[in-house]
Amino acid sequence: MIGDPGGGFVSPTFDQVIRIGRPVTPENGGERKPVRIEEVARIAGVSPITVSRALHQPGRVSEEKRLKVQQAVEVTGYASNPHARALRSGRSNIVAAFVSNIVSQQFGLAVQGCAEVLEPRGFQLMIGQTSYSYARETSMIQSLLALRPAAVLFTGVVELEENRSFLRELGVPVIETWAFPPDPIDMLVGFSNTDGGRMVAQHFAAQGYRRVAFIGRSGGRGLLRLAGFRDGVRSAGLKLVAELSLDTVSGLSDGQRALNQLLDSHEKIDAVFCANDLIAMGALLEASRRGLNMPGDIAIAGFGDSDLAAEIPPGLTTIRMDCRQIGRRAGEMLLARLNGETDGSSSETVALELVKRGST
Amino acid sequence: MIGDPGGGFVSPTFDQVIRIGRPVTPENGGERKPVRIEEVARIAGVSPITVSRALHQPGRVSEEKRLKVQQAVEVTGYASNPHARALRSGRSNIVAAFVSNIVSQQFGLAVQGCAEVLEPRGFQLMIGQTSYSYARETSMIQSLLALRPAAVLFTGVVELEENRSFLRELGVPVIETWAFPPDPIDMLVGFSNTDGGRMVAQHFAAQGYRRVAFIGRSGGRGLLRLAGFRDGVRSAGLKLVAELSLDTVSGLSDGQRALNQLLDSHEKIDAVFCANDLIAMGALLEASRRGLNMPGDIAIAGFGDSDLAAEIPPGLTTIRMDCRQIGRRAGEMLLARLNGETDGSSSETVALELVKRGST
DNA sequence: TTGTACGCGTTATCAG
DNA sequence: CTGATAACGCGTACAA
Repeated sequence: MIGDPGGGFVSPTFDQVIRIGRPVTPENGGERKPVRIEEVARIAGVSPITVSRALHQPGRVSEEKRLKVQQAVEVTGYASNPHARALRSGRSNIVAAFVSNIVSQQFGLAVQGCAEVLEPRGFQLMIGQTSYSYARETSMIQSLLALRPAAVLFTGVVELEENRSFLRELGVPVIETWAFPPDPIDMLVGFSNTDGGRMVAQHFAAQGYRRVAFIGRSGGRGLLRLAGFRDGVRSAGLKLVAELSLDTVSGLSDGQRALNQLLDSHEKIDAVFCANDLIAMGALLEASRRGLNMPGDIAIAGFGDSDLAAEIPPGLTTIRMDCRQIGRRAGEMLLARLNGETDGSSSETVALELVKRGST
Repeated sequence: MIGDPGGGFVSPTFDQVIRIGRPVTPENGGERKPVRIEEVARIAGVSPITVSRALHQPGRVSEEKRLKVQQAVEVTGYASNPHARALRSGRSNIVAAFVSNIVSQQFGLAVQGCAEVLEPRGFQLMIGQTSYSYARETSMIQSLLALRPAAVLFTGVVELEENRSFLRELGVPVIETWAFPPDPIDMLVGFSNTDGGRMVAQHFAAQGYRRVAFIGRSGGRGLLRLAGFRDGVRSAGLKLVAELSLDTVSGLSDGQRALNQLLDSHEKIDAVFCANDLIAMGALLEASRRGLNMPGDIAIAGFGDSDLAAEIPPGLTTIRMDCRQIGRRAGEMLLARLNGETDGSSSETVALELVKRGST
């Protein structure tokens, strides 16, 4: 931690109920004036600074005064003004979270997991949507960072080098997630797409399928998943009959078309690994339409465990990444750093899980 | 607007690039000290307060000084410290948004729409998840409100009377969405579930279906949709053959079971209105499984236009609520209020749209 | 362990 | 239209 020679960030911990101002009673005529530290101090019979310490550095205050302060806080419903704190200390209790798309279920879960960990410790997650746009990302970074966040979370990786170095110099804990960039800004929580592909191959082998195929996009994560799949196929001695590459995937129809193409041009395919669930569900629907039984005639596996993977008959076998867990771990790592328990950058992998359903 | 006799809230408008501190150059040795208003004032040859006014109340400053300030701002990359502003003015540029579940696509879209409108005007959306829990809602309200937000948005309606009156007395614009409570806290943007049901009935009539049925949950929004459906059925002279009520709806299987029950106990049903898309998709899958052609043998319509409604063959006819538009309108109404352009509470309805697909 | 003095960066107020 | 002054509420630094 920079700028804090005193031994790490003391996270705000409010055990009391946080309430702004006292309850409105007939006596104060509907006025809802925030309680200030001075009043708490008066009631507790101590100085304002002792109140501050009692709340944020309980160890530095005698038990006796600490209790008095606690009582006074409860009576008044005092909650410190976060802006005044941030102004004075140069750091707020806000954690800035950047997502490329708020509406994405996966990113949503990650944010949710992170909030679960951070909120009980008094931090507020401030979410900014970068909309898969460098310009937006840059501008969001600038305006959220004006709030002097205690830490910064990205669901994803910061791509623009300009932003990476800006964040590096900011002197605030930064955590990236999802992927594994060669040179992380600071901390990292991700999962291995390659591992996921490998797991599917192993599963196919364990189920006794021999002739397997792959359908996926021709770039990005899909390639990593394919790499792992190939590796697993080789180790298990399976036969990779075909690799079908799609330029874009925009709907179920892409998966449907791909499966048809695959089945029409290759004989006897036991199992197909689709690099994501959307493709897989399309393939699944098409297999049903062709009257194929799953997994008897053909087995299909996806990647991502999307919403409907469990719902769509006969249930799609898929790789689940625990997005909420990614968020939770990210939150925990940030907390550890903010409390000065860890130092330096660290990187972690969240395990994937193969969810077996009716399709294999 | 409370506490601002001077004529409404002046929204922060930063046309310049918001940058914190000047670029790091070898000369300043990696130090990234925030630029303060004083320095901008010195460079522009005016007083700090004039800089402040030039940025936030351009009308009150002479053109000449305004330009000088603008230049100085560009040179330094000045951006005001939001905490200092909030501390002094008692109001931040933060808009608190409460959602019951971040991961929900619909709420996500609403938040997205609202952010689209508010962010260009210099506001930051701070999202809090209430997790469908009163306790969480109360605690989130208290801690987000400590940030003295400029306004408050709810995707949904505040149910707890204690929180409603708290928000009412807060003196900050509040906007609720989605439903129409009898006694809104302040402003409101919603859509009419009843209208949606009516639209489906009219569509069924227009398509020539006569004998229709309803499947839905036995409470909440489902009932409103049923009410509208009944009304439309009556007006159009259709025959409502059956109303099937479900206690809970947790997966596609509920819809599948419901359709079976319906078809097994009633003869010749032309069309079924399912009160939400999950039920409808279950029914759709089951109809396919039974070998029924859609819409020839049976027509099915849903409500909500969820992700897969367009994808699932033959395409689900459904009622689309434009969630992003709800958010956008909410943002616009908040802005108008913050700028003092409107006064008093107002309430608005966002139109629904029937999306016709293969299932009808 | 406790308290005093001061400053964080900005804007409200009021006088010019 | 412009500027001087004070204050927003809290925490750091230092002294007791």
